[in-house]
Formats: sequence, C-alpha cells, structure tokens
Amino acid sequence: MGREQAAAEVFFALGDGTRLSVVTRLGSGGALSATTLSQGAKVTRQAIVKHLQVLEGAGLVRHEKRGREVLYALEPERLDDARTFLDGVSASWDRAIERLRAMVEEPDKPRGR
Amino acid sequence: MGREQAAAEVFFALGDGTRLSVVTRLGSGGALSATTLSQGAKVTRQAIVKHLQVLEGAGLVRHEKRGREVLYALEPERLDDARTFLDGVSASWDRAIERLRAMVEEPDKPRGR
DNA sequence: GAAACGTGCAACCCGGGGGTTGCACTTCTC
DNA sequence: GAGAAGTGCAACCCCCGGGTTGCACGTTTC
Repeated sequence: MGREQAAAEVFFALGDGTRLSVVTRLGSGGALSATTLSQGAKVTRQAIVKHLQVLEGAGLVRHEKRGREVLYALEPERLDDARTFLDGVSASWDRAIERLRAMVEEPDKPRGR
Repeated sequence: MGREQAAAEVFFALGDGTRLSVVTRLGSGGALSATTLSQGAKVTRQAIVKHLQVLEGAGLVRHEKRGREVLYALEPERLDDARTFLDGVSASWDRAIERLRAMVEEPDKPRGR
C-alpha cells in the first residue's frame, strides 16, 4: 500500500541519468558538495542541487553543513528497501511460474487457495 | 556507462505508482491483458497501455497476442539487473565507509590504491 | 575590509510524461 | 451477419520535471 508508494518514490529518484550518476559518485566517494559534484557533470550546480533535493526527499541522501559548504552523503537504507521490493516481485513471480508448471504437469489435481 | 543508462531506464519505468502496481499485479497474476489491468485501476485502459509500452521499452514486460486479446507478462531478468546495480552501489558505499573507519582508527598508516 | 568561494532563492523556459476522448479495426459469439 | 468485446491509432490537454540565468547572502582567506 503505502509501501508501494514509498518504493515508487525511491525508484523515481533513481530513474534519472544525472541523479543515478550522482548516487554512484556519492557511493564511491563519500560525502561531496553540490559544487564538487557539478564539476565534471554536464549540468549546472543548480541542477545538481535540485537533484540532490529529490534524492534527499526520497531518503536516499543526507546533507550536513560543514563550514561554508554543504556535504551530501549516501543513505543506503532506502536502497535496501528498493531491493527488498524487487525481491518480493521476483519471488511472487517465481511462485506464479511454479503454480503454472504444476497445473500443466498435473492437470487433474484439485488446487486450493 | 551504458550500464548506468540502462539501469536508469529500468528505474524510471518503476518510478511511477501506476506502473509499479501493474508490475506487482503481473508478478503475482501471470499474464494479463490491458483491459483486465485497467479494471480496478484508477485510470483508463489507454493509460495502462501506455504504461505497458514504457515497461516493455525498459525490457520489464513482454507481450503476446492471444486470439483477439494481447497478454502482457513480466520479464524478471531486468529486475535482477536493477537489483545488481543497487548491490554495486551498496557495496562500494560499504567499502568507502570501511576506508573512512580505517583512516580514523589508524591515522598514521600509509594508504595506497 | 575586500575579494573569492560556496550556497540559497526566485523567475523563467521548454519538452515531454500522464491522462483523456473518439473512432476505426479485428476477432469472437449467438 | 449483427453485435459485443478487445485493441490500435491519433489528437488533444495540462502539469511538472529538468535546466538555466541572475543576484543576494554567509563564510573564508589574505
């Protein structure tokens, strides 16, 4: 229910090339500032800032003021949530396939709930 | 590189509430038609069709003509790809954390590549 | 204190994503 | 064959996501 909504938010946050590369860089680089992230990127600092806000809104990133600059760091828990969701879909899919296979192999067997 | 782009496409496809519920239903229900999926949904059949095309474009779904109707079924391989990507980010994040911890605990130790 | 660096805020633009409606076309059913 | 069921196609609408520019505000630095 709300679970699905939250998962959609996380997936939406990851569903953009720029944001995904930001996540990758934060994942391997620790805590970085928006300006640092914007260097080497194809977009402006402001664009990066907006992306970071989206990521933070989805709970994928946390920010911390460090003197005059603001450092953003990854929050990997929500990544686990997303992975859990994918696991769930895959699992129920496997079960559905298994049911189908059983029905084909034993057509007369009564099947309950 | 292109890996990241493909992952972004999958995440984008999953980053919408309607599409995510479609994926869930397909995951637990086997192969369904657009009309069937639209019943019980809050949107039109046409909207569902567009969503299915997006999902198919991302490789998450496959369609098959069955008489006069078209059945859509889940293609769980791409889900695994997405999960693998998340695993990668989490792993490098863990390594980054570990490096950081090591630096804090042994400040004088020389650290190489 | 003045200059440089890093941010924050606001206005603005553009394209396309999500949705709908209407209709023509095939396929099943009686 | 007539009608119902299931799709496909096209036009159309609205909103907002992604991006930019310009400038004002703290914080360092010398």
